[in-house]
Amino acid sequence: MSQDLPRLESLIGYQLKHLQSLLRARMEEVLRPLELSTPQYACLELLRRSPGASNSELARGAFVTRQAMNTLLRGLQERGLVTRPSTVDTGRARPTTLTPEGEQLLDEAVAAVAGIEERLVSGLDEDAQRGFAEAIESCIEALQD
Amino acid sequence: MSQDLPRLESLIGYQLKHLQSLLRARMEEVLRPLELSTPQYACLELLRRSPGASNSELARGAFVTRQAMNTLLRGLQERGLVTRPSTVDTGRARPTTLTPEGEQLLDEAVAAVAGIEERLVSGLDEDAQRGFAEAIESCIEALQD
DNA sequence: ATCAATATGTCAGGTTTCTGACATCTCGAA
DNA sequence: TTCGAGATGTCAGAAACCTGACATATTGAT
Repeated sequence: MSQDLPRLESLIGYQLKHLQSLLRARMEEVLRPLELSTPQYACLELLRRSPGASNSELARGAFVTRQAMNTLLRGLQERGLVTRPSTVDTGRARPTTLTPEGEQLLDEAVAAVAGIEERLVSGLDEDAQRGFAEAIESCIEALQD
Repeated sequence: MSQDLPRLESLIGYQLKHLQSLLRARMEEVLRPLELSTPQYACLELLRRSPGASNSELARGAFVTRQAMNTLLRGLQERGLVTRPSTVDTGRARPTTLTPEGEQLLDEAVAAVAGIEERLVSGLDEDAQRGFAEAIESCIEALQD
């Protein structure tokens, strides 16, 4: 029997979860005054980069289900932050777009969140940051499919 | 106006979320046959390393609220995987312990999950793995408090 | 010794997200 | 052309998790 258990803090998966938990908490702190949740913020960011994205595309980009993104989008729509045509000429996908209000709120959110990502990597020099990003990329690749 | 948006894939926070999402999915795949969720698995792992841990301690270790851990523990208790004394001599904390059945199931879970963590870092050599772990540690430190 | 601050367990209610299911639409192969 | 596979939007129900609240117990400062 191998009774030598590695310390929990040395397990990559555990530390990854720890870091994600902290990052989420910090983001929610600064987004709360704007009445935005982390997934909502992610959705707005996705929309600025991909105007006219469909519900399913946004769901994939935010790593949630279509159903979750659907309810999330309704909330943003009721607040006038995004718009979706009620009917569409072809297909089922309804392209979503940021409204001016949505863009403005996103700008505020970006400003609020900027400091966090900066703080996140504040202990790493430029080389280490690049190595970190490459390592994450490699892990994503390895777990795909 | 700075209209130069960095690619989403180059944002550390976004990639971190992506990786966490993939890791979670892979773990749930292999834990489903054992009828264990990822938080339940984490709870069992914590208990093996810290026998007699309280509900609150387990909650902190699994990065969920006390309330969530409480209901989670009840499920494990009903399945006979952990035990908690109904009364305790001092304090309110009820120390939780793995039952033999719990230990056995945990062994199976560890075996099932082992391959995933291995696969996760399969694209990194030993130096890169160490650097990766150190980078995560640094980021955790930077976001604390 | 006392009392405020802190930690713990737990109940209640609400929000978010998920799984399952179904109808609709596009597209490519037979 | 036709039809089956895949993608999309959406509804309904369930599961997981969170916030708020309260009682209880420990601890440390006064």
